[in-house]
Amino acid sequence: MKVAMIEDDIELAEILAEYLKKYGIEVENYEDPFIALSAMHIAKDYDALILDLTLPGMDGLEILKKLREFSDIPVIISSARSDLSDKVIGLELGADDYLPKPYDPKELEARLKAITRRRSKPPKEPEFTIYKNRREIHYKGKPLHLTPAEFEVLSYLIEHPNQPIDREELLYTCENLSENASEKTIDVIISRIRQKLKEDPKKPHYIQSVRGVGYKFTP
Amino acid sequence: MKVAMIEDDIELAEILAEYLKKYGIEVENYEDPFIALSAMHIAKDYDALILDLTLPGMDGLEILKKLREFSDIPVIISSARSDLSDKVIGLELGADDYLPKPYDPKELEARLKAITRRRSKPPKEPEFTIYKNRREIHYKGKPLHLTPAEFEVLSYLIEHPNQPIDREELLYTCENLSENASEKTIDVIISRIRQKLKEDPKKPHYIQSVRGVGYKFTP
DNA sequence: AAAATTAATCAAAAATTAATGAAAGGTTAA
DNA sequence: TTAACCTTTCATTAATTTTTGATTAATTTT
Repeated sequence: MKVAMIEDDIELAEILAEYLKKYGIEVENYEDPFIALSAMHIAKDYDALILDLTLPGMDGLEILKKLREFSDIPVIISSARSDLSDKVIGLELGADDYLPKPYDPKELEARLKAITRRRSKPPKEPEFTIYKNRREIHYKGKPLHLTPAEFEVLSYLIEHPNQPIDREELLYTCENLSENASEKTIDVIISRIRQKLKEDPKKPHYIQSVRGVGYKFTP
Repeated sequence: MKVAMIEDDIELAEILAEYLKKYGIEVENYEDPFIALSAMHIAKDYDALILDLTLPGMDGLEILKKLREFSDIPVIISSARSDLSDKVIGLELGADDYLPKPYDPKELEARLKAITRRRSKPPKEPEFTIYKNRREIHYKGKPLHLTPAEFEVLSYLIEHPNQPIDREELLYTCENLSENASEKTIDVIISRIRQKLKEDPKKPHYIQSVRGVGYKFTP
């Protein structure tokens, strides 16, 4: 297991790293939260992040907020402030646990294990909901801001899951696409939907391209 | 302040009730969670709910889940299990705070106050009130000076919130609009309503245009 | 490994749709 | 009837969306 840590107290960081290493947990500490953030952007193989709230110069909660814009990695907040509101806000922003300082490294280890165990479960709710009458599609509870053509294309794909739909079919089905438009049009629209879903085009999760045919939606 | 409590330890419940009473907090305990649930259905004047997780026969988290189907009353979970996952799940399901047992009644009081204070932030008053008989619509307490057609259009939109209404529908519904008038008429009327609401047409708050369809009212 | 095919994406043109001012045509009430 | 007000159309501008074309990247076939 590989874990990132944002902690400005280098001494503490080293003690923890030492300790967790014995239990097969590899810790990489970042003193500078911004460097940490960009590292999280690139290296996507951390299993969790331990975040110190009482950072100098920047609010740890801000870091968390920024992080959540692109990642849903498990986060354990650790803090000397045992302030209630921080705790609640932290959890609201998407932290997974809260650990008041000072704490026993053993405690941290237990929580790390607990969290990654929980993560491995598939706690799945319907991620996409189509509101036909509202012309809206909600993704993870939030509405996507789709243009009419995007809405129609995505709806059609979602309604035919796991089935590759060819471009021609989409051109004919979608009212907002002209039937004699080039099939490249579809590619562009798919690209934009993926952007709005924040999909990684190299390894898209929901909209797969089916070479020679078109696209398919995999829930 | 009036608070509901679901707690099977009657003695503890009574101690708490006694204590909180001194601070002007009236507590009503329900031993049976199901009776509590139906009470919450009927009496909607509780300011918060204190929920014991370690209930016999039923999981407190289930109660919370059921409760959340019809109410968003603030909930404080209290539990002897200081189990991590319960805490996280509880907060995910929409609890507002978590209080491990045993605790000082004072602590409970503080959290109750904190939560109801936080909750009281969005004091949602209906910003629009339609007086059908007077043919008036009040916005933030003040009457808008609307023409008959404007009144009908805005009323219809308000009465179908979050639903895009197409121009044709508005033409047919509104008595003061001729059915064979051009659909552009609607645009003009919307424009004037927005002006009277002092909406920023670039980013309207209440009347959104839904491209290709019409307009929708978002409260 | 090179060639050929297909896909992703950017930027920009073309097309569509919306916002709004101005004014014509109606309606209503004094 | 006139005046005041309202609805409707028209014209123009602005904004957004669809479509295309070009470029680069990825994948498959040769």
